[in-house]
Amino acid sequence: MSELKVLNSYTRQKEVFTPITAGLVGMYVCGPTVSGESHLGHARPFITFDVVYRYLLHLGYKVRYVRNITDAGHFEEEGRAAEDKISSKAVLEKLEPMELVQKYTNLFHWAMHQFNNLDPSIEPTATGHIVEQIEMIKKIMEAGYAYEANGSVYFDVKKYAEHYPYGKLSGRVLDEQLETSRELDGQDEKRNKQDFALWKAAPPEHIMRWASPWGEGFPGWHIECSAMSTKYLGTEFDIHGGGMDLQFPHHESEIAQSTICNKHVPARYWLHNNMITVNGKKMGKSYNNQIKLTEMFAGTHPLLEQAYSPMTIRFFILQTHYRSTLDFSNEALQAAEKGLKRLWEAYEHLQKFPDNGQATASDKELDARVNSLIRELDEFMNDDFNTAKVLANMFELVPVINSIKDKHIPAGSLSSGTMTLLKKYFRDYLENILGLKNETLHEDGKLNGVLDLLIDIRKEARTRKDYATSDKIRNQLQQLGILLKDEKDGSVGYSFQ
RNA sequence: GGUUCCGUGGCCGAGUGGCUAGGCAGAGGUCUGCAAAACCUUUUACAGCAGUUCGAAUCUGCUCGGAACCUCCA
Repeated sequence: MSELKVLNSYTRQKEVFTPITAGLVGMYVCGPTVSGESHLGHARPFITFDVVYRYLLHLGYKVRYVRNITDAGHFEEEGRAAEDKISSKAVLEKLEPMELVQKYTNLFHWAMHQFNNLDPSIEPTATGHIVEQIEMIKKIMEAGYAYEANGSVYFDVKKYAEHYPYGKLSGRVLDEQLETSRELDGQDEKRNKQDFALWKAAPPEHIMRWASPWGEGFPGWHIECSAMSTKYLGTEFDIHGGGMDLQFPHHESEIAQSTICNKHVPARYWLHNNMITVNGKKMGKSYNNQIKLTEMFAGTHPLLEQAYSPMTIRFFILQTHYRSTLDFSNEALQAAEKGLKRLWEAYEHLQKFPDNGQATASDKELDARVNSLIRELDEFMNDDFNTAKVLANMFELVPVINSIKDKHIPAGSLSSGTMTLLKKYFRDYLENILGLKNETLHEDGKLNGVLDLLIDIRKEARTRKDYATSDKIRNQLQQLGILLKDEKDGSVGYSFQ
């Protein structure tokens, strides 16, 4: 089997993945800012890196997957008064930041579970690591790469760039052009425009604040990831993931901070997923085109023609390579929904096939083709997690599975060994690696009993050629979302829509 | 303006020098009491121009169009 190769944003090259410690992988992925509801665009990195996580586990690595919750910074909720000093109920009426953070954290977790994402090993919060962040800032100041101004602390990017390759990750150079373009409005505490905040002094009305050596304030955005990744994964770890839009300035700043504190670029492999777009434009606040996940699941957004289930969205995302942009459209989502259904039904049929007991395949050519399609799955995953190609191969196997099911080709066409391998790979890939699952509920024994009865009555009607009755049963069930399927062997199957 | 990336058939989307991607949709057929599903067959491609090469969607240059980042951003 080939080795896992990943496209490392830091070197812009596809590299063989070799963990720092054999058998162990440390992976840090930038998590959500829980000041609002997640939208479709947010789903992409968490599904992408869930598959990375699952694949590493599948390869036998012990993985520590750390994904933070950003719950510090500016927080406010629309439609809610910040503070009412007059009201006697002031304590209850006023915005309690942790309440807000809890609400959106819960909602985020709910969405992640809907997507069947595995929980990270550690999910640290920024507010739970203020001490670590302050310590790190102190170290950077001691090293002479940060300065204080009016209770805020800034990282000295210009000085850093003189000694280290600032901009390597994001591919930008801190040249004179930037220098000259800086505009110093009198208020600016920064020495240079490109300096970024490590600590911000809290204005009186700011509700989130912590004591620090520089006065009351709150941490800068970038320092939390550096502090938490260092604490849980060490000064140098294997994989750092996140959206491409975080490459600059967020990840570039993380590199600068960790380089000063820990003498290391924090991670060896930097993986970035691309954006989800709407009509070619990135889904995000600035374009006012974001569709919340709750709206996706419920179909309640003007852009949506229908609701899309979590698995449809997951499949939709996995049908393209994670480094390509993915354009949202109803047509594409509907295509994904149908495609997933077809693939999943074939998978369910496959798992029910009995062992055919054929030591050798009766159709050697087909047997060889099936084997080759199966073995390519590992090659594709090893090639920078090419889930699009994995799914394409699986779709090529669908007609083979369905033909065996419908007895268009004999079960013995494939050898027993190939059949076993096919079952194993479909289960491994669909459920364990791609993380798909059955969304329809048919666990209700009573309902199944009723359906069996209806199917029985319909069967009798059909024998009598009483098609009015048989069609009535089928049509009315269909209206309820239950689809009857007359199989070739005379049996009747059903599926829930 | 700077940096980087992209432009594939009706839609979505793989593919980076020669070999059918795949899904959805369309057409024809098989099966079926009819239907659905399934199976078989099948139409429409590589933004434009020039170059390199025996050969380019794939490499080079130019043109046109679009995007991301440079400010919070998944």
